[in-house]
Amino acid sequence: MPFQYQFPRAALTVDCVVFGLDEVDLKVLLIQRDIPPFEGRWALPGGFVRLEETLEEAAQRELAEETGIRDVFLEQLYTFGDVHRDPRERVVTVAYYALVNLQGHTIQATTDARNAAWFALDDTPPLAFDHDRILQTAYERLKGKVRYQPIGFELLPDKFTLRHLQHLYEKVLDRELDKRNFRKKILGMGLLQELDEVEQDVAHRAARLYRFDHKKYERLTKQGFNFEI
Amino acid sequence: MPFQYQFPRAALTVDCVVFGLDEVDLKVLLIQRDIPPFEGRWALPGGFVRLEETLEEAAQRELAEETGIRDVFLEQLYTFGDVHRDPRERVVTVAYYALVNLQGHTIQATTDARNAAWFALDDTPPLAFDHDRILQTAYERLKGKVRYQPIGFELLPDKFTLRHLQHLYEKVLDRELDKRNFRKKILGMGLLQELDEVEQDVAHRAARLYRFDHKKYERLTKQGFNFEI
DNA sequence: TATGATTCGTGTACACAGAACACTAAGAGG
DNA sequence: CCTCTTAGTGTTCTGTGTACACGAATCATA
Repeated sequence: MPFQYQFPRAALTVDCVVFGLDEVDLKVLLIQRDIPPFEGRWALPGGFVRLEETLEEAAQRELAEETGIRDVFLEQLYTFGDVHRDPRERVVTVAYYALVNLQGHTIQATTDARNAAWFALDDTPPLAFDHDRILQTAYERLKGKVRYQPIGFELLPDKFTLRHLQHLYEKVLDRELDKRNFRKKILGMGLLQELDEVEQDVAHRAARLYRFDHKKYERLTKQGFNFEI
Repeated sequence: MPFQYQFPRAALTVDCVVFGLDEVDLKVLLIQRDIPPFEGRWALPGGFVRLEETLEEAAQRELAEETGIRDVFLEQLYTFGDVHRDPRERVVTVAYYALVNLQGHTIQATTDARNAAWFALDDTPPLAFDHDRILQTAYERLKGKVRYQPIGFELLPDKFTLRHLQHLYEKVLDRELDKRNFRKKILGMGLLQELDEVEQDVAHRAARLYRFDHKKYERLTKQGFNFEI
């Protein structure tokens, strides 16, 4: 036990709520714990913060170690510090949420995790610790933030159709949107590059592909532009 | 050195950005440090988290100990965990922001603080640690949040005039608002109780006093009502 | 008590954005 | 060539944000 301190210290962890989108559902990435406490239960990927890494680095590292997912869009969510949230001892966790394109990442369970899998948001098992609450908080944040920041594009591949984009917003906001109004609004912002390509392998008329213009968004934002859906 | 752990642990602190409003400015409460590091420099009130208290309890306790302010509106802001943000060792801090009515609280420096004082937001001295950044983050959060949550009322006394309220929003949002439009909007929400009282000791026609109806706000919020200015 | 200074409290007109709504065109597949 | 599915497109209406000015009330002072 080589590390000694004058006062007792809480342990510090990070946990990640990773959202992904497929053709059907908004999903969240969970791992099945391989060690106590809550052995066998599903939980958010996460783990202890090391002294030589920032909180975000810790989150990215744990995500890579436990699920194989790397270099994702990650944003701090909230810090959960209830006294008894971990049955072993005082553990404070800094929660992050991540958005990934489901096609672009293959997951693989590794360290400390028996298994890793995507779950539809409305079909998650009971989670370990206070992770249900963390997940709930993350979903609310996503819902709120997607409307005034173009973070949703992280959930899509680089090239996408307007139908995909609308589908994304419908899943995240959990309500239907009008096609014409949606297209008018999103195209009116001028942040989508219209490509000379259409989607492939569909059994009907193919839709045009678009790409989100990150650079233009950066430029406009500095000039006070406000993204809003 | 009685507290030993298998792995090294970061120290965990809380810091508070306390906003207050007077007739002229939006202000922030700072303390002057009485101990190294940054001895003599101004800083945000805050301190170490104890194992038996939640993060918010720690924030309220430190605030009371260092400035004498108690039982305020407090909300978590962000957790700052850069590796070298404290020159001594790794310290992760959970920052909170608080809103208080300047008339309602008298401040007094106590533990660890040589002095405590209010500073106009655009006239703060250079702060210790990364507290300038924390303050900046808190102000941006306040600006964003005040528009869609009625938290601003925490900055006012229980009874206030519409001019006070408008003045608050102008200071926080840092722009002028139209009097008639502001009144129309805020009264239209039906969240203000019109009192049978007017302000006292003014050298002109006295304005009517109002009170924010917290209960009605709670009720309406549950029914999906959205506050927005 | 008359006058001046200050703030209170109020309504309308215009521009713009959000919401509702349906049909033709294109392409795939048989 | 016929059918099926989705792509792509405009207009109208309604409500909300915004700009804007003046008479009434009250207090201080001469």
